[in-house]
Amino acid sequence: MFRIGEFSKIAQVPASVLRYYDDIGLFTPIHSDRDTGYRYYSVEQLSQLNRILALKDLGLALDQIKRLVMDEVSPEEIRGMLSLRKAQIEQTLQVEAIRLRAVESRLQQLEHKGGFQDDDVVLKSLPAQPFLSLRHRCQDLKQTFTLISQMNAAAAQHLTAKSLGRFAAVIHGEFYEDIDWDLEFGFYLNQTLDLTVPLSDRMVIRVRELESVEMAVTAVRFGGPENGHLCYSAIGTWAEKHQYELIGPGREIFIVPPKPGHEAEMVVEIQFPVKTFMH
Amino acid sequence: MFRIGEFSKIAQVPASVLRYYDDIGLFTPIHSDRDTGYRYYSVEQLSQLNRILALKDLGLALDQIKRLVMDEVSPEEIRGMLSLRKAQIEQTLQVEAIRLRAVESRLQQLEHKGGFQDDDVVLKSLPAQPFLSLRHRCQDLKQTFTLISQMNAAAAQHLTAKSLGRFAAVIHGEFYEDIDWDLEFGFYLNQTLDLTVPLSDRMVIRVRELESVEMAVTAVRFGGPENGHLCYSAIGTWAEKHQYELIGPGREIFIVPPKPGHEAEMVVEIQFPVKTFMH
DNA sequence: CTTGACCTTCAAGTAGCTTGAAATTTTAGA
DNA sequence: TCTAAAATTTCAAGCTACTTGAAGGTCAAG
Repeated sequence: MFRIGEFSKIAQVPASVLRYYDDIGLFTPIHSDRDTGYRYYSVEQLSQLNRILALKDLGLALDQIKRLVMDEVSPEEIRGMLSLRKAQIEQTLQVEAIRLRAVESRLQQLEHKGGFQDDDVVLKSLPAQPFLSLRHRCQDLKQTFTLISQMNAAAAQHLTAKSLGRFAAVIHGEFYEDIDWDLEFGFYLNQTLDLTVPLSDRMVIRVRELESVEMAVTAVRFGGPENGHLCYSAIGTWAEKHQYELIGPGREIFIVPPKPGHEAEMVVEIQFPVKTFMH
Repeated sequence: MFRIGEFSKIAQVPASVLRYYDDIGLFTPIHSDRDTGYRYYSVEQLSQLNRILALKDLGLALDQIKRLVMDEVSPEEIRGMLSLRKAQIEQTLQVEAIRLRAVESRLQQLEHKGGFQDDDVVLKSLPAQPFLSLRHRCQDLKQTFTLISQMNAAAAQHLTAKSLGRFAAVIHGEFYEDIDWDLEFGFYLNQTLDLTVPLSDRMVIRVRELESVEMAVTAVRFGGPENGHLCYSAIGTWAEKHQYELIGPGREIFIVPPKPGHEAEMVVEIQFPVKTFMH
């Protein structure tokens, strides 16, 4: 029989941890003196503790370990736990590998230019969204802004402000095209609803579900699309440096929508779906 | 200007997080209403927040980020932070990779045998230790036990019980030798001290520093060395399965030392230095 | 019997949030 | 203008796996 100090030295586990394990009922001493409260451990308990430590090494949580060593747990359940844990570890490995690349690229950037750059480019995931939209080929900027005004008017007529979310655009064409864009404009909706609004004889606004995106590179642009090339190139550069591959179509979310005559004050978040680049 | 709810939607950050960042002074709204306490954020703050999120993505702690974005931090210091972070990530990657192998091997074990095994084998690191010891070739068990008794007597004479730690042996020969072991017996010491104790004309006990070991596979054996083969083979099997390479010499720590006539009740922790196997 | 090592319990702190309660403010609709 | 709903506020507690410290009791050696 050992007192806690000696047992902790043998097992290489701090006494405070042994006390904690006792508190949570994971590993209790073989004997506790009623009067003094002193804990006494036996050598046989070493292997019990070792079993616990081995499971902890796998990264299992203490309450899981408790179930494993205290209760009778079926092999299927154990396999379930371990498979889950395996998936988690693989996930962690991926995330950390990406993180490492990011840190390395920052360090390199620091070597070359001595300061921070491209901090405004951020990776996000985008949920699926009901989207009240119209797809149309636009020839020039003015026509585009007119269309946006029309849609605003039509939406205000047919829907309460309540259900209307943010205004957004999906850029279906390749983004290096300079004119004749294939654009889809519309409003994010707060609820799904079935609705079609005719705008003209050939253009109809309808609801569809905008797909969710697992990973998207995003950046914020201040001002109209004429400032946009900077922003797009920032995204492209970032993606290349961090080894992501752009897999369009990109989106623009209007955070401050353009008002006629004040288009320069608009603010847009540009979002570009990506996947990790496999070489 | 946005209220917290809308800003949180734009930035894809929960409002609770924005409040928390405000609390800790990492990211405060551009304006807080004196009367109502309402927080108001501007679009320009989006990029400030994005900068913070980018740094968080690198895995930096919030107080580090705070320093980076609030204070003027020199590029050298930034480099220091990032290098440190890089090392940490690399460490994590290693640990998680090992963990993954361990979980996989458990799963495999489960497939083959349907239950848990070898839980009593544990990986530890061993600190350096002052060691009062004698190295000697032992021909058989009886001679060995006699030597141990002699050393106990000699130690009791020359040292207080206070400074004497656990009794231990280092196995210098290859561990598959069946006889004529090259053994080093001695006591762990609680302080370093300079001391030599003559035991006979050719045998002298002296203090030396027992090296620290980064990783050692350990197991507990109950009973004398005649039970030992089981234990050693458990360690060997474990190491092979988990892809570690044994890099002797092994050690035996006497947790319950052998008493003359009761050698079967002894308890020993076997420790074997290892390194990760490079194929 | 004293001294110092060892042990006890209890409380608080760690990081980065989340959840919930109770109170207030704003907004939409009638 | 009034009311109900939605949004926001602050404050407190909870999460994991411990660590640290205070105040006080226990044990062994000299």
